Amino acid sequence: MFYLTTAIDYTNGSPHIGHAYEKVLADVLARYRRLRGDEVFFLTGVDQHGQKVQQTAEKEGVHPATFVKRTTRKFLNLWEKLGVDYDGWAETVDPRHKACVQGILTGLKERGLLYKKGHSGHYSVRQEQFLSDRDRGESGDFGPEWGEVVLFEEENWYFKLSDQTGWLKAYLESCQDAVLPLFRKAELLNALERNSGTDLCISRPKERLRWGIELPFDPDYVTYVWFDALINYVSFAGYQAAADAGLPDFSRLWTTDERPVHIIGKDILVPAHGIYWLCMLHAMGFPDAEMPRLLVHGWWNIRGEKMSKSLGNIVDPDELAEHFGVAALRYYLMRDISTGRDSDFDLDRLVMLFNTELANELGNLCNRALNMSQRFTAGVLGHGGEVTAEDEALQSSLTEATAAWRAAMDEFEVSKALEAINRHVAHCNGYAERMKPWELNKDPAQQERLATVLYHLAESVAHCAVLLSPVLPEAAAKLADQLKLEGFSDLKLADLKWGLLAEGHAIGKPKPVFPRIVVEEPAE
RNA sequence: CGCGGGAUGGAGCAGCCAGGUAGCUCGUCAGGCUCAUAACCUGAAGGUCGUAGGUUCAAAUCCUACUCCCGCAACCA
Repeated sequence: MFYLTTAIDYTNGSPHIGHAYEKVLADVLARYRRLRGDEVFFLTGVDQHGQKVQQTAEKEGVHPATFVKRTTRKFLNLWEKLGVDYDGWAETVDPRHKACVQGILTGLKERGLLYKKGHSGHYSVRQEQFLSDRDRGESGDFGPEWGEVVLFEEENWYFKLSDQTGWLKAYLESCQDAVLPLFRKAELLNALERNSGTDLCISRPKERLRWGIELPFDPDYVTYVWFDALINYVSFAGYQAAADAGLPDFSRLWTTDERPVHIIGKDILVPAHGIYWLCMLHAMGFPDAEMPRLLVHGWWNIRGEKMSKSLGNIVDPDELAEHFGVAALRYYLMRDISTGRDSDFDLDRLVMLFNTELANELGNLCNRALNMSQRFTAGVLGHGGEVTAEDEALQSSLTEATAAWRAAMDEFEVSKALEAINRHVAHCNGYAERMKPWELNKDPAQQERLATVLYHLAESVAHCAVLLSPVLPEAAAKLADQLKLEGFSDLKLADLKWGLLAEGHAIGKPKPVFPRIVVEEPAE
């Protein structure tokens, strides 16, 4: 079983392009693994508790539960629109999640891994948070943005993180694929070096935060983000769940032969996932061989700057899908970034990549191949005659492209995988140019050769449709439909052998699958 | 000496970990083709791979120093 998760998104606002990227990436990888024939469980969801939600709900005069229901809807709608096909949906208000969190906390408490202690410091009444020296302004004082700052003392519960960090360091150093890409692991180890002596505050008193999960052993407190949000990866996988809870069988999801993969953004590697979560799991008794792998992705920037709410440069994925189509958006998000790195979000490039690689090259290849088959051989394909060096070259181009595609997908390099498809498509377009089926058609003596050439083109498109399907499932299905490729949705990678289309196979009518995006020039 | 990333023809990137004729896409220019979504194909111009050293028969790739850009510095994917 391949168990794949994403970060759960905070339901304080609307989803932006970064949320969409992460979920589409996960969706693509999940679809790829299903295509490989693997059993897959893909979990995503939302983080609904916490102070920001409580504050925003209060501002709008609604109960937090009502508020998160509303914002959660936005995420659900977007995933449906973008074709993100998850198997499990995590909502932290779910009572089953709450039970799991409390069970884990109780267990850790019983084993002496949690303790209560007081903390005093500068506290911003307006922001409802403790301030550290980093929050001081140039002058050394806390700036006016914090409002009234008072000295304040408060008791809270702590998790003995410091007991775990020695183990974590050893684990990270010994495990090659604990964190991808590699440079992120270096960053994580450095962070660990600097902060290995402190414990983790895991609670908030109810006077400050009500909207959370109550500590099972101290009803005056709720658990703070870590022992809530992070737990979703196990709670919704059925960890310590009742048999009738309607959750998966944990022992099947969380295995050593295929460790879980958490897809996360680079901002939540340190400390949340790279330190807290791994240490939590270890404290809960998970052995090294069951530690999840962290796949850390980069950010989409706008003109080189980090996108942020204050800059007002958020790109709304819903509007983008509406305006350019889901295929163009999914393709762009997968094509124009190297997994793990940052990239600039550029609408011109979105349009360019769709128009060149999908409309002009693959879409047009399908269109011309089908059109010629319809016009020259009445829509019926035949394997034709002798196979020439050109035909062999095309077949080996396909074999190489498929192998490269697969290798790239195995390494989560979706952009490289798409590039591999494009290489074969380019080969096919060149092949068509050299074989000139439109001239073969004029010569009655060349009918067999004509059939061979047309077959090679149609068969190639069939394979490309399968390879494209994890990224663009709908468009791939359309290609398959025009080819009248039976059983397309059940095809697995192992079925990808030359001869998907049978002798005498009747193909369908061509219709552009990727209509060019026309950008109207602004009037001067 | 806080940490990490980046610097490659006009633009955007890959290559770097495991050194060996500098690659891809877009753009530009010149041809060709006509089956096709004004699509497709071929060819050309354009780079001393941020700077300065070093190691090596050989460096974009390894090492050292430096410059500039970006991000993070314990809850923004």
